[in-house]
Amino acid sequence: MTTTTDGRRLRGERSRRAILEAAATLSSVEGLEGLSLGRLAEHLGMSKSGLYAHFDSKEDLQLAVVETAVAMYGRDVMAKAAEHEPGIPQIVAFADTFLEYIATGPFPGGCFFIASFLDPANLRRPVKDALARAQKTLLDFFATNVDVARRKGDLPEDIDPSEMAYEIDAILVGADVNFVLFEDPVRLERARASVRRLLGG
Amino acid sequence: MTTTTDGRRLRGERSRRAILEAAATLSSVEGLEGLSLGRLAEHLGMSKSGLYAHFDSKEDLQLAVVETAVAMYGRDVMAKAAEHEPGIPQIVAFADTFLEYIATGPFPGGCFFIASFLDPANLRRPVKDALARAQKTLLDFFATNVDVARRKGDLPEDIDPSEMAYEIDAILVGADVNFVLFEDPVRLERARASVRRLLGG
DNA sequence: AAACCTTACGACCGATCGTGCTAATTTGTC
DNA sequence: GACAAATTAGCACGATCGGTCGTAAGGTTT
Repeated sequence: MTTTTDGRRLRGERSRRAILEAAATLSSVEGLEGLSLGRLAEHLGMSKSGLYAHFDSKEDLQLAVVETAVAMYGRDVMAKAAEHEPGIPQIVAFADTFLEYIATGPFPGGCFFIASFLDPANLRRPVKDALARAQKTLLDFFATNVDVARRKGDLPEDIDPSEMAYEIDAILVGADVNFVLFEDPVRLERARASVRRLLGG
Repeated sequence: MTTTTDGRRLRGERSRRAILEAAATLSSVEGLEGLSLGRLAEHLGMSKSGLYAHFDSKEDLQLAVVETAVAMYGRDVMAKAAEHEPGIPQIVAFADTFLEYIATGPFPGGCFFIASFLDPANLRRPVKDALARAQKTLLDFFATNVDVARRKGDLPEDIDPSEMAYEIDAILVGADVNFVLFEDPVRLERARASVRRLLGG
């Protein structure tokens, strides 16, 4: 992270960040590919070419948006989970925070990542790879914590951490999809219960 | 279903069906909103206006595509499940058939519905409603069979059918998303195991 | 203050978008 | 064989797409 005192670059940083957060927000609704430069610029109250000065291409913008979303989730969700002790508490905290984030966070269209995983932007290799990396990080986070819990004796000896990580993820993905589709918060409550049931015994 | 012997209409029916099946297939990759009339026409080897004569608007086409996908899943997946006895066998058969369908069926981009649930086409009310109806039908199918299994004594008395239906759905949704993202069939195997674990014991 | 760098703008490009309108062609009815 | 019905193609529209340009405004360096 190179810190600059150059006012021009600082201003650029700031507006670049504003562009990217708005783009991430809009993407959860209009899709990563469906978001157009024109509408994004209009939404920001700036010219299309002014916006475009920050990025080489649409794909470049998309990659930056994914990166931004990773940072947002890290700051808003992952950090909250990290406050709890490793193992089951950390997983449960993540799930609860995540589910609340879906409903009230900066992504009106539901989880940015889940929406993006199935977006046509995945036809672009670099975009798909960036998204896959993010998802792999999450699955590893779950698996590691499951393993910790297992060693602690909070989970049976014979479970497969990566298999259980996949099931935890599935509950959250299912919750997001159904919540977005039915616009019914009860789906999120159910997911909370399911996670606890899966980990609780 | 009005059967006609009019050759003109028959020809129309046939090409309309061809258009819709191709559109459903392409939609699973390019998205329901991202699919353009031009590319669809080109893929079919016909003119854009010739294709457009079958539909009043893009939204009208999208609605017909959803309807077509419902029919395809009914014919290819639901029918297979219906051959098994109600209860756990029917659920397991559905899951297995569905997971195989994802990998080898006519939808190269994974499950048409799951992709569509998060597609920007959902900004159109009628499209979203049609998709929600389809998903509700599936959840009811699961819940009904869970209830049958419960009455049979194959599942504990105290489970909530609609809650368990949601968990079965989540496993399948999670499998689809991860399979599409990682292009790894192992995800589908895991889902088969998860469904059995959830229903088994 | 001159030279330079960065941000942002307006104008514009070719391509494609969804969508009409008309004509031509095929098929069926009388 | 005349007429109607239905499918398909040709053509063109206004809008918007992603993207390129030249340029002015303002901050930085010397």
